[in-house]
Amino acid sequence: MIEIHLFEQLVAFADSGTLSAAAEQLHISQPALSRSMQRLEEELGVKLFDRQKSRLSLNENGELAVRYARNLLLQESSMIDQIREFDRKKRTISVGSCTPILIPDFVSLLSSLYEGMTISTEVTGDPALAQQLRDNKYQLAILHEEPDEKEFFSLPIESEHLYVFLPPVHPLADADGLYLKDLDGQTFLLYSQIGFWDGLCRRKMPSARFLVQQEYDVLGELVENSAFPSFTTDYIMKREPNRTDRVAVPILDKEANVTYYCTCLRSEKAKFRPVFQHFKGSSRT
Amino acid sequence: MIEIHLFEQLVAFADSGTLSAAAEQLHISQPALSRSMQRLEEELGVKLFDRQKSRLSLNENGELAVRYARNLLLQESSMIDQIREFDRKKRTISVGSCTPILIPDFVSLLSSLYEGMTISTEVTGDPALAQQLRDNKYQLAILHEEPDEKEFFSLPIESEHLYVFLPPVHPLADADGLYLKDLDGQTFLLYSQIGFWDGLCRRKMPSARFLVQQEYDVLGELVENSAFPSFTTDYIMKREPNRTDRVAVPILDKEANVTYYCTCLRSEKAKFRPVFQHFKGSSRT
DNA sequence: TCGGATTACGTGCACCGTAATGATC
DNA sequence: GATCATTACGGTGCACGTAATCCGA
Repeated sequence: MIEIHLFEQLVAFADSGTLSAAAEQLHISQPALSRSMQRLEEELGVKLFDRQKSRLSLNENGELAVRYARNLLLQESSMIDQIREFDRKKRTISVGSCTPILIPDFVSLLSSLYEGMTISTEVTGDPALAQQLRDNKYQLAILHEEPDEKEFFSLPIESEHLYVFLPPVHPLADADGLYLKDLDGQTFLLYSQIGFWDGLCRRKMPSARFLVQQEYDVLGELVENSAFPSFTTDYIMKREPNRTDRVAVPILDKEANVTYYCTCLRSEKAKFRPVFQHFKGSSRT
Repeated sequence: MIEIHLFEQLVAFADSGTLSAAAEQLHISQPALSRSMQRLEEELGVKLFDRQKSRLSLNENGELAVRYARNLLLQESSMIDQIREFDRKKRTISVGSCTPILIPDFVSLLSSLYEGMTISTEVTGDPALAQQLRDNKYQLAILHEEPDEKEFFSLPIESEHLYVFLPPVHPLADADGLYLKDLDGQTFLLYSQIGFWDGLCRRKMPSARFLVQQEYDVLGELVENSAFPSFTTDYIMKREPNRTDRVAVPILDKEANVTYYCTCLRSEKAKFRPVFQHFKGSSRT
């Protein structure tokens, strides 16, 4: 058994070229390093260096040992990282969502149900979101379609309907309803983190232009102070009373009227029973 | 950076089940091990154990860490072995030979030419012997055929002719020469370590039976005191005067009259120049 | 009461740093 | 003289062992 710090010092020497430089890099004295390398040779029972009195250099054995040592050090640090990561994962619930809209409520729900756990969330437009449950990237997902594979368990938790948000002067502002294709070619203000909606808009309106805004508040100001059409939903309107004079016209495409499902691996259903219980209780309303 | 002896102790604990047993196995005191495991947890920043006052056991993190640790320990010890092996190989010349007969002389030649080096030899019937030069299993080979690949360098060093060694009463004892196929079906005494000869006999005499003897001296006694035919060669007869009344009948198959080649990788020709020089000098005789 | 884990405490020595020496350019 | 490695030497921190304590079967 040879302690790993000897190999670390060997690698430092290989990187630096001289004992003194390596010692400095390692924050130890030169004699200490010199003795360490002697000890390493002794414990291996193999000469690792050519000693030319005032110049120390690796011989063939040493070169080989350095290659192995680099590998071993990598191995160890990756091992440590993985153990820590494994532990961390047990203390966090990662949620992947196709929409940003439910995140705040969902996080506060999880926080209250799983005290002490860290909740980490990501919004993604990736249609393979369900697969990432299987890969353990997420433990919970919010999807806009119910996955049909038997390994998943899911429950509808909310629905949302898309509206185009038009200035009153807009030619289409007094329509009762519109299809996205009717809006193709126009220029829209859009929030950047909108998950699957982004793909939907670009697919249905291939000729439209989108002014994408990272900051939600800035987007609000732009909506207030410009004539570009934008989007909103019933869910948003319920929470944020409309401060503008814009008109919300419902979008009629069926893909724009979605039900969200809370999904997990069936094997983890028990762990998340409280979550599903919550939505079962509230879904009657 | 976590020292490897902590992982070693962790594995010992996993193997033993209790700290006291593990401490005994490791030849340290129980308190020392207890503190080591606390230190390991601290350095990892991860709890590895369930502590039930009087019983310590691995938790999920601990189980994972043990799996990784076993791997790391294996890695390290294999690394150390390989470095030592690499060093040893530089101090030894390994010779693979298709025949045992030249080994003693060849070894003493190498010993005198390469003072301080260890000479290791193996006799094999493997027809891929030349390939094992390429794989660095051997640095020198004695072959009964000259390899045609350009990467090898070889020099003829000796020739040998096979004789069947018959009791005078044997029906074929007064033949001037015999082919192996004429002997098929009979039962022979055979030495076990005869390299390529073994394959030759079995190929040419598929119906013959062979009484294989591990000990060379025992074989000699059996030859003296039994009527089973055996084999000898001119090379052997030159060195060991025949102490029996057996008759040596030459074998006429061309494969049974061989020239031996000393072979090495062309890239190592320089290293073995003294060897080839020796045989060039002596081949005129 | 015994076996096992942890805590307390004193100690030794392994390893460190400083200083000196040797060697090479 | 400057740089670099090794040897000498004295000091100290850290990990060890012994002993004590706590806890559970």
